[in-house]
Amino acid sequence: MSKGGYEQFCPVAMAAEVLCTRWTIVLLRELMAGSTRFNALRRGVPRMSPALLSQRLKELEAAGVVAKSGSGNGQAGSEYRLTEAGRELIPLIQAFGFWGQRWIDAELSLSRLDVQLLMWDMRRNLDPDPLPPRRSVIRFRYDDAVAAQALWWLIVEPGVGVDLCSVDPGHDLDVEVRADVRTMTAIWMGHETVKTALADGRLSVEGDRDLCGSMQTWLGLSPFASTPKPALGTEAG
Amino acid sequence: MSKGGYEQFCPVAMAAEVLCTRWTIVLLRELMAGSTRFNALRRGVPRMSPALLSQRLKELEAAGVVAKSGSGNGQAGSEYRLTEAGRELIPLIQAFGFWGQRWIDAELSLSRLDVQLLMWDMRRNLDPDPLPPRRSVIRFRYDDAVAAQALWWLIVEPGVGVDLCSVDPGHDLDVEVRADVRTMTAIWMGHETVKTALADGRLSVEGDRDLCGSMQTWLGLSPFASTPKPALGTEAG
DNA sequence: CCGTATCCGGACGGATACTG
DNA sequence: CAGTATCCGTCCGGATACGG
Repeated sequence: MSKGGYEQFCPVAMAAEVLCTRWTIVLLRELMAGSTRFNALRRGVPRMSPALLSQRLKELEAAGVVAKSGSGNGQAGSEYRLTEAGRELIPLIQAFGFWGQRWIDAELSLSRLDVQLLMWDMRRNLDPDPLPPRRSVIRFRYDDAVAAQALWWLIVEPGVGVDLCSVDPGHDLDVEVRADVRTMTAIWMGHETVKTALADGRLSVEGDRDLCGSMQTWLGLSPFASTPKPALGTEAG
Repeated sequence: MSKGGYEQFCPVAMAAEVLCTRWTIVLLRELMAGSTRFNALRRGVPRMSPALLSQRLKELEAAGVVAKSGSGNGQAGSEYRLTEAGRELIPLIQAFGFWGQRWIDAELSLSRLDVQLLMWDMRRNLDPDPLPPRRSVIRFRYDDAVAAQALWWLIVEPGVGVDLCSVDPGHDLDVEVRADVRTMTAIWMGHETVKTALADGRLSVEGDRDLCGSMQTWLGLSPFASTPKPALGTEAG
């Protein structure tokens, strides 16, 4: 095949030519989640090499899915955003997520643990509404993570947003959450609940009474957490 | 990366790991279109090597998307069908098609001409209802195709189905359609109509008056032909 | 007819280091 | 911060040949 195409006029094949190259779908998910800068995208796709990221962004730009802004002469400050065509891919990416949540074995997902991605996602989806109308500081401690990734602070400033630090920001703590990475990821993905994890001691939450009690509420889950699982008794996998 | 995975627990990434390897989406489209045998699948994905097709089918089987039937000891007569999980991918594949039809430049699609795929698709989507309640034989002649792919017969037997031959089946003709591959593909994809192609002479239809007149009706178009194109004036691609 | 195995060359992708 | 350059391994495509 000359140059990676499928040589089929069928629109499915044409679209797959653009979208089904390595990392592209994951990169689009990251763009949809709101990252626009090169290094922000790298955080969301940490195992993708910068060379390939650069190449994919150019390809998506050429395909009309992404638009680059801000690079007059230098390239400082340039941002990548979805075009109209790119925004119309949102339901498609969501379809990947729903299908994956529904049909990929939870054990398989939980063999791909990554604290950094987890915390970044939690930052994005945390719901400040159940929190008190003042700054709240929540520390996560992962005893099974490497030292540099064991402690994380989520700082919620009402009306401002949510900040994530992996170094002590120096504020007083309202809550400390303690778990292993797997348990916290399982909760985040909706495979179990705060309650069940507390019950058998794999999770502990200490500090402000109200915040501890409402953790399942303010902890926003993955956008796919509520996807129904298939009924039992379907064909074997 | 060890072995092609993305190492992300995110269900989008997990699903992309299964679905976004080379040829996989196109193969799934073919399975959805109803092909079940190895060589039938090869016809629909002609540029995929048999080794890779075999490998992908095994991967999809392992992922629970496809089930193989009929291979007790030998492998003769085995068939591949979508499982429940596979059938739930149908909307996702359709989303690829709709997006491709809407956002991929028609000229780009029309640079991927393939008479064989075109005729096979036409066979699948032809609508016998507007045809008379007897056998109809329609011959397509493509003057710009290589000799072996210049002549095609569609034989419609009411109540039985539609047959496609590239050698003369020996029946009397009801209609002969004559065009270049590009024109016929453009019509099939909904980028132009029988009427416009007839008007400037790139298409000619001769034979039975009624059948000639109703060609746009009995010629079923691509499932994506009716997808609306984006309004003018959106961002550049 | 229905696949599987192998070999080879080329394109793609990963890791690392480096520059404006 | 925003990418490039380089090196090297792996995957893919094409051809061919072989077994059920």
